[in-house]
Amino acid sequence: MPTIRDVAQKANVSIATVSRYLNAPEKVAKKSAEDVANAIRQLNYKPNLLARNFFKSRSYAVLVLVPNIANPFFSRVIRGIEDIGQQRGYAVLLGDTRLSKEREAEYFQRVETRQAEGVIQLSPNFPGDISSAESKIPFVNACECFPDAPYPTVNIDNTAAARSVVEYLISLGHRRIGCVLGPDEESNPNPITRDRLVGYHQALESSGIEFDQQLMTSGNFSLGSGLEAAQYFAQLDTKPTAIFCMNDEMAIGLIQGLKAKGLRVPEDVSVTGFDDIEFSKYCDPALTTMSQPAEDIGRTAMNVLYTLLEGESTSQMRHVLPTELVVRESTAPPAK
Amino acid sequence: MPTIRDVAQKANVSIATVSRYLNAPEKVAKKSAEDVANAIRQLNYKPNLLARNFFKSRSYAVLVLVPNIANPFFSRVIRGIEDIGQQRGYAVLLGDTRLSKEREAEYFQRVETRQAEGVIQLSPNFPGDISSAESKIPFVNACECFPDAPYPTVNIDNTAAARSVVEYLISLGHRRIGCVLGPDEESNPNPITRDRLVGYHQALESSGIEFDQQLMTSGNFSLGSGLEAAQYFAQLDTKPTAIFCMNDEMAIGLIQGLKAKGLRVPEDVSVTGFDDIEFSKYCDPALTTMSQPAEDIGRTAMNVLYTLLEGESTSQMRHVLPTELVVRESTAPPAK
DNA sequence: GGTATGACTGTAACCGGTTACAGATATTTT
DNA sequence: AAAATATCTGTAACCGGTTACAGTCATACC
Repeated sequence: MPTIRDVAQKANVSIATVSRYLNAPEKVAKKSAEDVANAIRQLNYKPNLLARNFFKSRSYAVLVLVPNIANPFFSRVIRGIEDIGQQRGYAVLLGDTRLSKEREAEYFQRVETRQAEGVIQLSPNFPGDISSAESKIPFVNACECFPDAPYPTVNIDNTAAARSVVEYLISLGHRRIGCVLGPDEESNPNPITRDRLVGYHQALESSGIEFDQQLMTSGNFSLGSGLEAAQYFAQLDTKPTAIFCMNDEMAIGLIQGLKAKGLRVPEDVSVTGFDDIEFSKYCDPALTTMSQPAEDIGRTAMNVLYTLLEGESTSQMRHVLPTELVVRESTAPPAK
Repeated sequence: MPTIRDVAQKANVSIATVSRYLNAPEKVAKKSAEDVANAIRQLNYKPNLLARNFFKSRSYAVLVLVPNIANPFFSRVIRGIEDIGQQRGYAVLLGDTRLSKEREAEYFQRVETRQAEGVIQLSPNFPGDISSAESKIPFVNACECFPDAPYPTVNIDNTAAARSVVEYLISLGHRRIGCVLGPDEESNPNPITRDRLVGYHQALESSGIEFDQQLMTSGNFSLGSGLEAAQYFAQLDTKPTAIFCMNDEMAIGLIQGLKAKGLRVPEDVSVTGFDDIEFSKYCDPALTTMSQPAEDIGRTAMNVLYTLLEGESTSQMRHVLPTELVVRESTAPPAK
């Protein structure tokens, strides 16, 4: 592998000139530039970025922590991150945590050892020791964010969005509206489950509908947990006429489960999702859902991290992106 | 940020001893080890891997090139890659090429400049100049592989798998079997479309069924192109009684399209997919499909790349993983 | 007691870039 | 023509680790 010294020798200049040619060509004389260019071509020289990055003490890489890359919503967010990263010259290090704290911590090591300069976390928690680290490590939280997070966040207004979905169901005439929640344990609180639940409550309240705990059941955002939710609702004496699911996968699983139990969607029960993943348009019936700008969330997160890395402190702390209700076939007024 | 010299000073030893403590603790005396450990703890020292990797001229990172990370099949493959990478101490650099040669080439730069040590490519082509590079750069091709590739490949036997799907349809009694192909242009040949088409032909042939070009239509592996395929088949005078789709997304799109045209699946027409993505279990009717071990493909690819990087040359060139036909609700014998 | 051996340690070179600084040359100014 | 300035260049130090090599010291052995 040729080094900058080989190039310098071949071009009859010093290594400083070669380095300048690569980084600030306007500073080298025309003649030297030509000689260097020829030498580089002849030797097929590529600068060793391991060396450059070491000297500059920068890796030009960011770590993305995601609970599950196979989740279509997250993978779209990552697409957005990756797109801007590429534009800005930053590599994306993938960290699929599989919800394991240990894995998360292992990945986080990459930042502490300088292999990545910053982190975009798509889960709600801060890996490592937050008190010692929060000020030092460029960190952006996207998708699942607590409102009091001490670092920049990028997400949607989950409360308002959930509220508007439920208000839409109410406007169709529904009064008994079930809800399939996401996970939210004491030990592992989930901000999006909480915020969307608040929106659900607000919608009921503003229409004077009484809350009924019976109509609540929890899932874990997977297709399978939607299917299980269907079992729950099917055995209820007084069934809901509509069900608000906190993501699309659970809604799709729920629809399959309801149909298997002989319930028709939307004639017997309306179903709504959340996220607007691509498959929602292609399930049967096509899913009414709240669309999130997934790629934009990713792009914004990467842009925010970029300003953090470039040392600009003007960076805004809260970034809230717009959502849109997409009405399809899975919702209808309740049967008389 | 404390360096190894700070630690050495605080522990009253030389930097060599600190380095040895970190890399080969058995070589340092108990007393020194304790002193160093204390110093490291007090200073909260983390070795700068940028420096270590530079000296060793290794990045401990691999580049994964994927046409579209949002594709659920690919994202599962990446999960597998990532899992083994993590175990082996390699970071995964994500390269979402969006089928652009330019982006692919930009990413490939990361290898030439030493920011990644090897490449796992999930598309069929070799980025950059193959003739000059093929011998030098550790490269593994997974998923979409040409049989004569001059580098290790990891995939399934697409021909045999497709053949067995179509044979299954024939065994149900179908004789007019449509096919939704993947992309495959002269300028951009696609090995999996080709191989699966060969399997389709073989199945017909061994049952003495004549090939009918009318029953072929092309898609691009997306849900939307499945929907379009439905338009094509619906306007045919003599419709197929079964349709073999070269992936699940197209099959799911096709089913929606057929249902919209008033055709029942599987009563009027059976549909099969390929891949067994998670959603296939939850569409209506649940999809009969050929299951691929996506995560295993990823794991195997990463393991092969690992042996390449560790310099073991025993590495086998062709890795063919097993598939399994999963029969669900979307297939049935033809009407009367 | 002298020597051989083994366990441990420190010095300094090295990896391949970047860049501060000083020096050389050409150009402009007076 | 001399001085001032601008343009370009080269030398050498530096980044923070790793490691070859030589050296010190304690113990074992004859």
